[in-house]
Amino acid sequence: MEPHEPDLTAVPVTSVLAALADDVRLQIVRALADGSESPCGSFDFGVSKATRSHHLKVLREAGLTRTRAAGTSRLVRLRRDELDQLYPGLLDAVLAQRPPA
Amino acid sequence: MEPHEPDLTAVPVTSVLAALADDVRLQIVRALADGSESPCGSFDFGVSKATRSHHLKVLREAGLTRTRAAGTSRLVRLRRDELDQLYPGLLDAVLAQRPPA
DNA sequence: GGTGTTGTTCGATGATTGTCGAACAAGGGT
DNA sequence: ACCCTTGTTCGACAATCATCGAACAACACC
Repeated sequence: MEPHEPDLTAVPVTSVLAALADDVRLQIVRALADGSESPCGSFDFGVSKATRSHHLKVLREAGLTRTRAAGTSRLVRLRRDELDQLYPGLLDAVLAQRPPA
Repeated sequence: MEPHEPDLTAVPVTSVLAALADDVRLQIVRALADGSESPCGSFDFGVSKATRSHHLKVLREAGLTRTRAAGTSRLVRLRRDELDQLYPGLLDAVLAQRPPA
């Protein structure tokens, strides 16, 4: 099954923003902000794996992440280059705000 | 009635993003991007005035706009300085993307 | 082949949200 | 005082969404 990763320019801005406007998804994006490639299972933020899978799908279909299969795992990474090119400053601005200590 | 304009630092990032993640609200923000101060009624984007009032409330409570009374009108303006300081690049990134011609 | 691990998909459910018309409130003008 | 303009608030309604457990699929390993 093709992972359905859209061309970022074809995704409406509102969809990108909506994808980022969720606490769980924002934590996932933060975890990927260093450019690392992580398996889905590594994003354990207190939700079930069904919910996690749902959030990863939202991020992927909003053009924020790419996913590739690796054995039984799927490795997720942030499409930072494309995002920074199309929306310069957006990711930095969003990621800069750390959760209150 | 106090217009309930929160301290921007007290608003969660997700709320700011959620406020921007709507087409009507994004059009309002675009209309205010030049720093102008406009009455609520000037934002005629094909929704009823009840809906428009609702969207303006969402923007205000997300810390994106300020409102002041002026006669029977209410003038709305973007809190651009504060936004640019707390989320540098965010507004620019979002506003740069013009709807595809 | 069987078992375990890793994710996805499928309803279902409760909460949130965008939308509207109608009613209401506050001002300005005549 | 009356009316008109401008906005807000109040239900109500439909749609979307975040969440879950259970079932399913793909792969690795013994």
